[in-house]
Amino acid sequence: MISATAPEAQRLYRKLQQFTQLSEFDRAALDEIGRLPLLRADARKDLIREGDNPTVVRLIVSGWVCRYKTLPDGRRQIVGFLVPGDFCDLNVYILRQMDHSIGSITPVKYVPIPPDVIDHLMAERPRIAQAFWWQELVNNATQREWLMNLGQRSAYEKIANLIAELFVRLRAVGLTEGSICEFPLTQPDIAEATGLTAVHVNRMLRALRTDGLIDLRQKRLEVCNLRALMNVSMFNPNYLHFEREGLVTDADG
Amino acid sequence: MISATAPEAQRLYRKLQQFTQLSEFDRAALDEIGRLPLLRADARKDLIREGDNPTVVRLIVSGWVCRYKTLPDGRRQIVGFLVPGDFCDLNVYILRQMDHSIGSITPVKYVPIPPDVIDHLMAERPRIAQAFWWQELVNNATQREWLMNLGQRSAYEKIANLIAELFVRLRAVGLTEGSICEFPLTQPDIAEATGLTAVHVNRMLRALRTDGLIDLRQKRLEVCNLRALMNVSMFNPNYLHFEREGLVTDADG
DNA sequence: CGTCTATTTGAGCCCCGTCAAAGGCGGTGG
DNA sequence: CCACCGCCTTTGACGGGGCTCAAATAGACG
Repeated sequence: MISATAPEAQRLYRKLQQFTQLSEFDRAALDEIGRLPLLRADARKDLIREGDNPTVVRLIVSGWVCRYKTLPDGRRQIVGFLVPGDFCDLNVYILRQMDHSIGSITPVKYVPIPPDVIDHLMAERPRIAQAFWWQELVNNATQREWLMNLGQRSAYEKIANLIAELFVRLRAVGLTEGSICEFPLTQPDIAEATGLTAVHVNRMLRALRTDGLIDLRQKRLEVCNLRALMNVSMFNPNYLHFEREGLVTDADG
Repeated sequence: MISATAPEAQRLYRKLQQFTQLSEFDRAALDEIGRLPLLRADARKDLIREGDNPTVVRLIVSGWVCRYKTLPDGRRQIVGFLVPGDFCDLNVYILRQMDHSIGSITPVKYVPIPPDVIDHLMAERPRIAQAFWWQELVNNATQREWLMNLGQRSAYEKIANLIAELFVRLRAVGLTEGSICEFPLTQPDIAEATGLTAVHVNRMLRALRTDGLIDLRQKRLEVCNLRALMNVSMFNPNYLHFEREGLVTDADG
């Protein structure tokens, strides 16, 4: 039970709790995952590559990971970030091969979960099944919001919106302290996620800083004015579907 | 059985067959959906709006539909197109409210399917359940490819890629004749899907025409050179996961 | 036949990309 | 402990792809 009581292992429980009320039985069932062996990966390594055949579901326990796609000429697009408590491709073993890659940003710890464990959980614990579905659908909704970000917002708004989203998501899993959190993305990372160049990302970050919205340096983010950050980027957290407790709309957690 | 033998009602069966081998029992089970009453909607109407509470799964039988999101200042982003055989939000009733809207492009016919019918099908017919999952995951993968499109490709490539995707998807459900298909999107529609302006879409379509790749007018698309269209836009159909029959890579169906 | 929207084209400009270079910072090996 | 190296950060100058504004034409629809 050591791992189950560690803050890292509670992350998943806390995250699923945001959507649905889980029983003690559900919690005990989830602890099974906490007892599975942890794996580690260095920073800037691929966990799985486009074309590979996925065999396990990965639960991120610590560290940051991204999904990305590449074009034949080398252009890269980051299509999503995964933070502790997120699953890599909850049900991707239905498809035979990956259409994108998953790479680490920082060193990561993760639990590789055999498909039958997921199947068993989903069959036996309907509320957990529902919560897993919720994760998948939120992931989906997040991608739609990113499409809006890339298609309609200005560079300044794109970056503000990305930072607002990540801050709110981190806060939801207990990885913020007041207005501060670790933020390991480099400017080239932000560029690949927003479809901008690293040079322009740098200029926009400076603008966000001088506008008093954020302070980002040395992998440490301070959101000086979350309300304003959400306003300028027209960040509407409805797509994260934190519907049970309203953690998000109380903007100064 | 009239509706089940109509070409429209066979679309779903044909589409699911692309992924998995369905039995006669599966087919009979799917026919239940074909016997449900059809609904119609005019062109340019919303089927459901952001904030609404979804109560049914809709199967598009004929016509084109899009998902879109709007910003408070009125900017719109189309985040996906649905063609006959596609489901609107197969499992969206897990979430309490829509984070995006769904609107018709053309007049549409669709089957509103009560959640319990879906649940029953997925519980009783595992291959159908798997095929439904596949739909959802392909939808997901398509959104990732769109992110790549918006973030990394030039305007010319964006439009070429969108057209290539739609042509291949239409061909997969039998809605092309040789290199020709109906294509009801207006230039403003394409603009909202690619994050460009309608004016610039017009210029790029002209370029695609003079380059001999496509001929698009009067809602009728001819793909004069599919191979070249796929090449210039770096279209890789792997994300559509037509893995059973290889319908796509045989480029001249 | 009138109205509304879509299509098409031109002129000019601006946001963001490109190219370039300097400085900072962490990691690594001698 | 320091020197070196690679990557990240930062800034400037300049150029271009796509946007804005504008207007004319063509279809679609009632």
